[in-house]
Amino acid sequence: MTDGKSEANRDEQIIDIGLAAPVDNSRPRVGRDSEGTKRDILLAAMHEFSEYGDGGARIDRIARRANANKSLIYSYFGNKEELYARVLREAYTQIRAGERELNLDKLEPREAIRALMKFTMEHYLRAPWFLRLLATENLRRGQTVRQIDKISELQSPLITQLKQVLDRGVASGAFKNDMNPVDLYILMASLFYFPISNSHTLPVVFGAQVTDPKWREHYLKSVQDMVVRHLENAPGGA
Amino acid sequence: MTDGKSEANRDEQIIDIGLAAPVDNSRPRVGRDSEGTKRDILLAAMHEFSEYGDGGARIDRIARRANANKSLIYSYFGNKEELYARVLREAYTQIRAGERELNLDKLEPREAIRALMKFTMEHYLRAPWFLRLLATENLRRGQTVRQIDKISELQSPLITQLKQVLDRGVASGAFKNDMNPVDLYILMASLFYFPISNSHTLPVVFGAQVTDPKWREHYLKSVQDMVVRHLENAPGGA
Amino acid sequence: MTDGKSEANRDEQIIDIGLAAPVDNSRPRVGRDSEGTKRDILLAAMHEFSEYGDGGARIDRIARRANANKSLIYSYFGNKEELYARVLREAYTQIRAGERELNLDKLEPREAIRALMKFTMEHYLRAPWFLRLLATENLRRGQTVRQIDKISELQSPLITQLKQVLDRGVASGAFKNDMNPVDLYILMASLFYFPISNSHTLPVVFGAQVTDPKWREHYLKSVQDMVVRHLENAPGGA
Amino acid sequence: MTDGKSEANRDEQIIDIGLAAPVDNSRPRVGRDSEGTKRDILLAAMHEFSEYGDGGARIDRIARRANANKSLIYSYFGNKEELYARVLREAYTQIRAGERELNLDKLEPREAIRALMKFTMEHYLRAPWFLRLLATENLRRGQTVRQIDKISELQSPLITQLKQVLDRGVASGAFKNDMNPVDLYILMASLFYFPISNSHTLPVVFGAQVTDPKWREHYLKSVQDMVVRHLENAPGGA
DNA sequence: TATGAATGAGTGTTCATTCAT
DNA sequence: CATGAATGAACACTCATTCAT
Repeated sequence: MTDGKSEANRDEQIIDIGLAAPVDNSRPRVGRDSEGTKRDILLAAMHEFSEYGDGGARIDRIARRANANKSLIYSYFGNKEELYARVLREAYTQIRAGERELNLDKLEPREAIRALMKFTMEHYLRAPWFLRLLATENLRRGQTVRQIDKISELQSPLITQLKQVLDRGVASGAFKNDMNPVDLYILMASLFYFPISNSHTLPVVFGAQVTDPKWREHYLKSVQDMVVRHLENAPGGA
Repeated sequence: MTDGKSEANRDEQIIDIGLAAPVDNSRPRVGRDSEGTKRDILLAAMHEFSEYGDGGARIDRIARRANANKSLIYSYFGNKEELYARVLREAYTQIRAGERELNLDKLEPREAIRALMKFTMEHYLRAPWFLRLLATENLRRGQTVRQIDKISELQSPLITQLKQVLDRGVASGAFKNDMNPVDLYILMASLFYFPISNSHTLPVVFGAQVTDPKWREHYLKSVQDMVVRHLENAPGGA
Repeated sequence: MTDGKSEANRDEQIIDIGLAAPVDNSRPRVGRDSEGTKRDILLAAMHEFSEYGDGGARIDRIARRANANKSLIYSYFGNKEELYARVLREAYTQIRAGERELNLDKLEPREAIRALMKFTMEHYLRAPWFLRLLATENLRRGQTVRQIDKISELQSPLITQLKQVLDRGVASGAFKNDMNPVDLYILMASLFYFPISNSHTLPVVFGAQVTDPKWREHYLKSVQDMVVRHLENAPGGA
Repeated sequence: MTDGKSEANRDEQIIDIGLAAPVDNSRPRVGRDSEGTKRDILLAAMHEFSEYGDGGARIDRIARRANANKSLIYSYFGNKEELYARVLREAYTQIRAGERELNLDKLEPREAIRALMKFTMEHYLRAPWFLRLLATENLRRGQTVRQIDKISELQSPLITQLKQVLDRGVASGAFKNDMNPVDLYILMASLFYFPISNSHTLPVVFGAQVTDPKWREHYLKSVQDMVVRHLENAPGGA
């Protein structure tokens, strides 16, 4: 449990962070490419912090994975804390960028909600590292996210789209429940965050099949129905 | 970000773990009371692991808080890893014990569901340390929970009660959705786990008011309605 | 000039710090003797800081010389800075203790002054490490000495004795110059501090024989005369 | 106490080293001016070594202050050690140059001595950086000064002038003490070196007012009298 | 001539763990 | 049963120095 020991032994499964140019250790970067090096370090750091949390992350490992010299990390990013902050900001930026590509304008409101939920679930499955980073930062009590400049400005595009969908739904009479989009976002996120981020304990403790694609499909359908119906009904409603 | 520094500076807010006999530092335990000492250490360890996660937890602090000698921890619990395992098992045990006290037999099924949901939310609010422990263990990829003996045997009493409620509901015709109780548990847990365990990032990133009691009350009511209605309707239903 | 390199190569000449129990590496301290270990560390640290100054001092070397584990230094003294502070305080304490043993009561004032000056010179020759520590602390701009608790309380006993001698001299009519004892102390210290603490540069730059005992004897006699005469004459005097 | 930290935080008070062409950071040197760059580096290095001593000096800071590239320092000066040697030689050169401007031929010997002493004190006050460099080099046990080529050739002009003054004094019968000029130089230097170079510890430890201009004036007068009288009297003399 | 990227050997410090009493 | 001393392997971070352009 000493950080350096047991944690170093964890099999370092490769997580595809899904960036354009993931670190490629096979052929070493051609020396003097400061931007490239910086990028590699950041990628490696995202990996490391996602894998091990803030306390467990090792600068050494980041350097090795980034194929860079440890000191370079310091000259580029200052220190571990600041590197972590960069990682966190980058994570939010990327996640939001992914959400931006949704095109829900053309869909009927009910269908749009269903699509959004599907997207959210798949999103979480594709980016477990983001969930891990979130968990880490909340264990840190939000110490860092609070200091990130203009973090709220990159507010989820999901929310913007959500608002449009809700507005259309209300206008068309499809939705009677005039939820605010942030609350709807929380609702949707909740439904997938728990089973996915607890996918290591739930099966053991409850025998829940949360990692089984079949279960997921069923679960998705079920909560889609639930949420859509929730929107169709007036709150507290008769 | 060195564990010892920044983490040591976190104000150590007192978390009432809600155990029978909290550590009493005022007068030092009188020598030979091995069971008492052991208990104190365990309590202190629950505190520590909840506060700082596995990597951030410090044996020194546990010893100090338990008013015990560091070496005792080793003679009683083996090493940090095993102590963490004991903490995790104890945490589950206690949480389940808490859930056992619910008495829903007399309530009408719909009301019972509402009560269960209220209980779940309050439970999480009362035991943030448990959520933190869960997050920690999932960051560890369930490494430890898997090794805990008979962990699934102390399955959530919530589930048992859930099953009874669901059965009664279906029998009475109130519920048409024949959900399995584990899935219902996951649904309910999900709805509260996310906003509570992310209560440090959500306000910063989305300006969400998840920590505001008013918001919580409103949120609870809303999702209670949603879930009850979900149970009243046949799945996929017309 | 990298601290660790060239400085490590300096021949580590043994400086007798003149304490009761100097570090004895020949037979290792018998384990569990915390006071002994602490003392050894302090001695080794005095050595190290005198030799290399604050920046050049190495905790590693201190540990090795003290026959102790590096971590112990931290558990006993906190950190390098605090260890340095302890060294500085200890140095002053010891120097003052040495000065306390002078017995000048019985000497005729003029003779007492001569004796004091001889003592001062020999003192500096015997404790070059103290001069080095002084130089170090002044290079640090007194950063640490200022923070040492009650440092001025262990004011030089020399000054007390100086005052008595001066008073007797004035009373007997031997001295007409009513100097204040601190100024006299500074005068005496000055006359020996410079040639001794610059004994490495003066010979090279001026060919001065400051390290030659003969020269010292001559110099001592000369400045003794000078100072005594200075005291015999009224200031600014005719 | 890590060099980089605490030492970096010292407020970097500007010391006027009194050179002809101080570093001008305002407009960057235009490329090809090797002599200018070299000079700037040397100046910055004098500054740095005086401020922080040999161990505390940082090549990075020197480069920044000189508005030069770090690698240039190496191509011009070899390494830190050699740069330090150049700094030391330069320091001696400049100090001696300063001393050369004294014109004492016209003064009566007694007055000349008084003037020399005043000059010496003021010299030290004006060039504390030189005292710091001296202290540094002596802490290094003269390692470097010994290797500087022809260092003794630029012997203090003070000594030359001292010799003339002494000769005139003896010739005129004003002085009976036939001191050799180096010893007299040491005597004079001593009287000011100690109170000035220990100006950070003396006030704290003895409450001495060595930094008070009033005290200095008084001290100067007192030791001027003392030294002049010393020269007027035959040594050991009756 | 000049630059900025890159390196590697330290250096202070922490912490889980074991030893001796 | 209990204690406090002692250990050693990391770890974050620094800095003189070299390399490639």
